[in-house]
Amino acid sequence: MSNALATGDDLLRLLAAMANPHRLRIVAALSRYGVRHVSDLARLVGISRPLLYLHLEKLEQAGVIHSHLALSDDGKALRQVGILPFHVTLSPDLIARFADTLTDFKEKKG
Amino acid sequence: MSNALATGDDLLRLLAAMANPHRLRIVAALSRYGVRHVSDLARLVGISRPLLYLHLEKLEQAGVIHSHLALSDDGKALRQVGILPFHVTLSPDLIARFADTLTDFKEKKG
DNA sequence: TGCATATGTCAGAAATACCTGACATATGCA
DNA sequence: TGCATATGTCAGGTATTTCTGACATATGCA
Repeated sequence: MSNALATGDDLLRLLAAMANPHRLRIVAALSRYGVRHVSDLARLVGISRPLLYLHLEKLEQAGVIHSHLALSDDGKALRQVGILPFHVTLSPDLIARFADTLTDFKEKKG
Repeated sequence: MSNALATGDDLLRLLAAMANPHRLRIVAALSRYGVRHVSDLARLVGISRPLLYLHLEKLEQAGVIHSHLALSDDGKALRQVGILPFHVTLSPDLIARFADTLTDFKEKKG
């Protein structure tokens, strides 16, 4: 593994964040083209903004991306989003090591 | 990566198979204790058999486990299930390389 | 002022995923 | 024969996730 995965819940959150075609495309796009603002990214990936927001939220909670507001040259507020590099070697062994610290119990929000 | 992941859909299927606490525990249990038959595994992981079947189906479709019927010493039919070792290094780069071969389009069953 | 661009949030619908309880069948053993 | 163990499948319900359309607000520019 690598990226500060402390508990089984962290691993699960990462896996769940990745288990969706739109989110894989979002990560792929950011990986290839670097930082992009929300509307730009929505066009790049081909989905609506509201939907993109939903997916960005999950990616952010999993620690896969990061975002912040910034002013563009022409004075518009842009939410810039970029990747937070990660590197996890998925294997039965890794999973065995993290399974014990799996909380479960349906408690979502934080 | 490693395990014969050919397309983005394969990657997505693997990630989706892992994105569930029960399934992580199933993989962990099989990784630790080796081959187990269904009823045994259900007790080990602490879930009902019908539910276990559902999860095993997803794991099998993702190529993470394998199973077959075998006779026990006392003549009972047992479905033995075991892990098919895998080893995938998840990273933005890997995802960028697989994102193009993502089918999506809601077509499930095979 | 009117149009284009951007952010951010909702309610409610549609689609999936997840789970339980019940049922049917088969073997070994007391 | 009756009990325990095992496999395998279903209908039906609940819970989550995913997605759309509408709204409100702000800036720059013609």
